[in-house]
Order: sequence, then structure tokens, then C-alpha cells
Amino acid sequence: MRPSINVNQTERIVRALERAGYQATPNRRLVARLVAATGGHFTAADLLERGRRERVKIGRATVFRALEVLTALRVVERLELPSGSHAYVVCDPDEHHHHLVCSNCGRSEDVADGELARLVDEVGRRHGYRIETHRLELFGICPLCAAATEVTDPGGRA
Amino acid sequence: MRPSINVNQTERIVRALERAGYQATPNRRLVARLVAATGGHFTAADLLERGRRERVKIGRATVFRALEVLTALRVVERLELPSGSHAYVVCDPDEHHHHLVCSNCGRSEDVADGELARLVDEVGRRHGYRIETHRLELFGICPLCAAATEVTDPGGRA
DNA sequence: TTGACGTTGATACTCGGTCTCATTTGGCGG
DNA sequence: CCGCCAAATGAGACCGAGTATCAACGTCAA
Repeated sequence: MRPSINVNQTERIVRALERAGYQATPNRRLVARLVAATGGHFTAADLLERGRRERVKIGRATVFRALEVLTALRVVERLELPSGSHAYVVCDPDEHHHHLVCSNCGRSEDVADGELARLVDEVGRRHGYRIETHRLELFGICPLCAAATEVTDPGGRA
Repeated sequence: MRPSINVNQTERIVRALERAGYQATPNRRLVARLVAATGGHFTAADLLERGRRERVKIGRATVFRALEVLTALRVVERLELPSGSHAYVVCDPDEHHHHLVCSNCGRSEDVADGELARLVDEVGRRHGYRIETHRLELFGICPLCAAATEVTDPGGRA
């Protein structure tokens, strides 16, 4: 674990805030740091609890508000897990993409839209819809978790 | 509006319940009917309110429970609207598909998975994930709504 | 310094959904 | 037809995520 990665990530988020004209207040910096420190998806409650564990006090509403602006800036996105509940993930604000999420550890990766755009177009044409937005979410087991499972369960199960 | 369409749809749902070993109680029949009568997506609250309007009394919990079993039977699915809120839609329980939803009127159509499976596979391979599930949701303007808009706003806007 | 405005926290509230529990009902064997 | 049991139901408490309100506070510029 190289802390520099998260520090950079935090800075990236803070800069995004400033660029958009928001004050980079201590609270927002805190949220940025907490968000950057997550490996994978998280909820507002997660952040709140980790904040508490670090003995930093921040109001619930403030966390939600920070997530709201980060979502607007597309620094984080909200996704719906297969369970039906919501979670946030950090991601690249700069290009249209989708999410590939590990059902085991929650890690999330951005996936380029790629050929999907073509497919979406085609569906639209076929059904006569003018398509405005689409959302694709992929869930599965990431390489690390797969490797870990192999160790505890060598050879797998029938 | 040909009522027979909805009657058949209702029957289809009721049969699905019975096939799965659930009692087709009056309440469940009612929910089936209400669900079948929706053009597009709906919420539990919608059903409840339409029930009330018909002066049939049914408990809130019962509606949720009915939707729960219908969801399990894949007669309805829950989707997340671009607004972030949830809604249910009726759909075909028999094959894997996705939803194309009109952002204006809420009408929803099933869309075959088609080439998406291949794309999903490829993403999985490229990222080293063993993909378990995926969800694709498309939102746009359906032909009917598009036509209606043309009438009120002929030629469109620049 | 003053005032405007952005930010914050506490708290109340809403909304969708679940849980509990006592009651009712449906279906079935006798 | 009776009686029984499991399934289904309704009322209402509860819950978690998110929003609204409002008063207090910070920041910055004139």
C-alpha cells in the first residue's frame, strides 16, 4: 500500500472541488480523503463511521452534501448493487464509462463504453426510441479475490 | 385499449404464482391486475393508491410482499431510474433481457441481451474478472411520445 | 467593520421498504 | 361438514438513506 496513491487521489478530488468554485473546506477535504482511502464502494454511513473512528467530527448532513457535490462533479458515482442497495464509487470524471464491481471485496474499476455505444444505438433504432442515457453495471469476482479463494479452496468445487 | 390484453397479462401473472406454489389469493390477484394495468413503470405506492381509488382495501405490507414474490418469479423487475429512485416493471420471466424505458411516459420494453453477452465476456477477460451478473438500462423517448412532441412543437427547436 | 454568502450541524422529516405479531383465511384430511 | 395447520394478511412499529429547515458560523470583499 503506497499512501502516495491516495494522497494524489485526495488532491485530485480537492482540485476538482476548487476548479468548480467550491471552497475546499476542512470538512470537504476530510470527505475527499475518506473517499480516496476506500478500496471499492462505500456508503455515506461508512464515511461517517470512519470519520468517527479517526475522532474527527463531521455532521451527517455535511457528508451527504459533500457526496452530492462530488457526484455532481462526477468524481464519484452512485451505483446500485445487485442487492438493490446503493453505494458510491470514485471514478474518472472525464469520460463516459461504466463500472465493473467485485461482488466480494467491492473494488470497482471503470470500464470504457467501447462498443456499447454502437449497440445502444442499434437498440434505439430497432425500437424507434431516441435514447438519452444508458447505464451498464457489471458484477463479478476480481482477480485478487479469485486468487484468494483458490488458496483457501484449491481446485475449486464441483 | 383492449381490456383483453390486460386480462391475459393478469392471467399470465396469476398462473406464474400458482406454478410456483403460491396461493392465488384475492389480494395477489388484485396486485396482478393492478400491475398488469400499468402502462410502464410503477411503484408500490402507485398500486396502493390505485387500489384505494377502486375502493378495494389491501395492506401496504401485502403489496410489498406481493411485489417481492413477483420479483422473485421475475414477472416484475425493479429498476433504477436516472433520477435515482426505484420503480417496478412487468416483463418476460423466461429470458435474460434488459429494459428500455421511456423517460417521458414510463413505458418499458424488454430488450434482448443480444451481443451484450459477448461484450460483457470480453470486458471480464480484459480485466481478469469472473463476471457473474450485469445490468443494462436504457432511457429515452419512445416513438409515441416523440410523435406527440412533434405535434405540439412542429419542426422542433434549434 | 459590515454585510453577503457559502458552509455547517442538529434535528425533524420523508420515503421506500422490512419486521413483528396477532388475526384471518385457504386448503385439506378426516 | 368439521377442524386443523400453514400460508397470508393488516396494523403499526421500525429502519436506513437521504432531504429540508434553520440558526449559527466562517470567509471574503468592499
